[in-house]
Amino acid sequence: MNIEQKIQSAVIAGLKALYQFEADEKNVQVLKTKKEFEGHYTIVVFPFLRASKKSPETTAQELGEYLKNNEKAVAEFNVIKGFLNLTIASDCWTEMLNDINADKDFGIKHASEDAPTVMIEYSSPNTNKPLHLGHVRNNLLGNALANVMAANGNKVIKTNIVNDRGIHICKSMLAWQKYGNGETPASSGKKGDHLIGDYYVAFDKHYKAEVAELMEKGMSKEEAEAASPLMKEAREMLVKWEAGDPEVRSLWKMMNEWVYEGFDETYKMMGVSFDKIYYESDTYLVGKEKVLEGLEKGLFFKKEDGSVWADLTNEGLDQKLLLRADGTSVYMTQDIGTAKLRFDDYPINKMIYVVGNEQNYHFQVLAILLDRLGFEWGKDLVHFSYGMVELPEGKMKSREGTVVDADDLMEKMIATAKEASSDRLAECTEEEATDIARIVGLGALKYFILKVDATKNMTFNPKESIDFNGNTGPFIQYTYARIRSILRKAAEAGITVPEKLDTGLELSLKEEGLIQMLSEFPSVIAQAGSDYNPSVIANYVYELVKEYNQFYHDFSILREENEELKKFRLMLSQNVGKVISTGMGLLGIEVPERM
RNA sequence: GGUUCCGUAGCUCAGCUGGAUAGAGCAACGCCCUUCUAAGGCGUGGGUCAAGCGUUCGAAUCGCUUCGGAAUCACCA
Repeated sequence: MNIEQKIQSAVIAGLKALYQFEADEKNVQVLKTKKEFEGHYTIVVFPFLRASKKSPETTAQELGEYLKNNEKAVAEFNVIKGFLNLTIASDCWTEMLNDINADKDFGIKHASEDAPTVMIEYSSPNTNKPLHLGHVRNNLLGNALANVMAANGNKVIKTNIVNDRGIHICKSMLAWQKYGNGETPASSGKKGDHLIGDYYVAFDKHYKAEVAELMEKGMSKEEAEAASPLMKEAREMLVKWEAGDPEVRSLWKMMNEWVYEGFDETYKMMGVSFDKIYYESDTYLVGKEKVLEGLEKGLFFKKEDGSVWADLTNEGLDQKLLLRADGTSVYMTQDIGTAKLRFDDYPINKMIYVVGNEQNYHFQVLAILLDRLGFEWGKDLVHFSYGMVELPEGKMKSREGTVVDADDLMEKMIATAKEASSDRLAECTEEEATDIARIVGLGALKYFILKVDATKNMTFNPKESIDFNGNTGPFIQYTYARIRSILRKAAEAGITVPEKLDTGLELSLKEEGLIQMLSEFPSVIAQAGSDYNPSVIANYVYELVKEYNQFYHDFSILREENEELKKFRLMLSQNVGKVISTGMGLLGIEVPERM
């Protein structure tokens, strides 16, 4: 039980003793006292006035006296209007620090046997082009969310659905056949996903040229697009693929393999991973079956042309196509199939889809359909929806070639970090310096993206992200490195961090404030999990670091003459370091021992 | 047009289960290097929380309306 909870129960008891008022935890709010006022925690007494039938000041005064007499954690109190400010006894803070120190995985809950199974889908790339900035936000959010859910005691399965079939990959394949001269990742030295992406662009270029040519001969744009031989060929290739043509299939397999090798590299650099990967080429047929099954059961209906639809008008939505007239599947069909395979594979209690907010409607429909089809988690699946990422220069547009490639971006971040730290890293070996630059560069990127509330569209500013001041990853990492430095120096000087402190120390307000912040860490993780928002953790860690830095500035731990105080401050630093590293770890950000 | 999301300092963002005088960073200006890593710290200026109405002892926070911005409403995925 932390101090906040202790006070809450004491207040509830006090209200009963003083006014026979049966309060519960909901209407007894324990707030942090604002900085301008004296005290640690504040109780707002307005909600109790009806029961006390007294003025706010008197009620607060009476409650304060009760708490001071009956709860030993409360050392002092003061009343301002209807606000009762409580000052916590110093010993309580020391005890709290002892508790935190004794808990190796402070803030983390481990999954029990009967913990719910949560599956998180994220990344979900197409195999015709490399990952871009939008995927970066997706991957980072998905990975962080998985960590947060696990830290809240869930069994987490990270999954990825790869969109490996369809006209888009045929375009790349066709362009490679026609213009490629047998180029491979090995022969060109390009990453597989970039190579395929280049051919996708090549297809588009030639296709546009064809259309322009046909339009010059007098066709309308639509006619020209329909008549383009290249597009026709691509469609034929897709038909062959669906029919299982061995030649097309083997080309498809080879080129997809190249892409996967490329993706793997990107994922590895980004620090994300998956427990199970699904491919749409495996799931779209299952989806078809499932839809036909639903049709037989009367859940869906067939139109005259043979296409299959779901009627969602009683949900306030429209009709939704599930199978085309020619029997081929659409996006929704595939997601139904994927859901079935997943449900067969795992005992899923909750499904979280990390997908951009342009698909809000899709997931609204999917939830209804899965529910109708009898998936237990269908109705309350979570669409973890996130907004677009833009750059200071403006929106990314694939047509104008302003798409930011994920690999390029990471490389640039690392290069910038290396440049910025070249002086300081002079003593390190080349290998160490490279590793630190990687940790700092990627930390800057990850932190900047994760600190922003996921629902919002955001602007990623590379320059600002890697600043060593402000609300940035590097600032937090730097503080951590300094804490490690203190502990190293202390060890060299033969000072050990105690396992437990004696109570009775005189603590400063800042020190008490820091312990107060530390003690809130578990509830911050819980909140991030229930809100599905890792940014809560990012902003908390920053607040903690800022608080610690201000405190740190005022004294020298190692030169402190009072031995007890020295040990206390070492322990406080160590625990701040512990929480930083846990918090950043949940976000998928590494913290360096030195930088 | 229907639906969903967003609108807080010049800029980037916190705060939103209703609580005190709305916070941080950047940028601007002024201080602090015999420094446990100055990649830091302290301070100053900067606000109609888009607007209005309502609920309430109390609203940036909840509800309604309006205005801006984004997304979506495809036999694309």
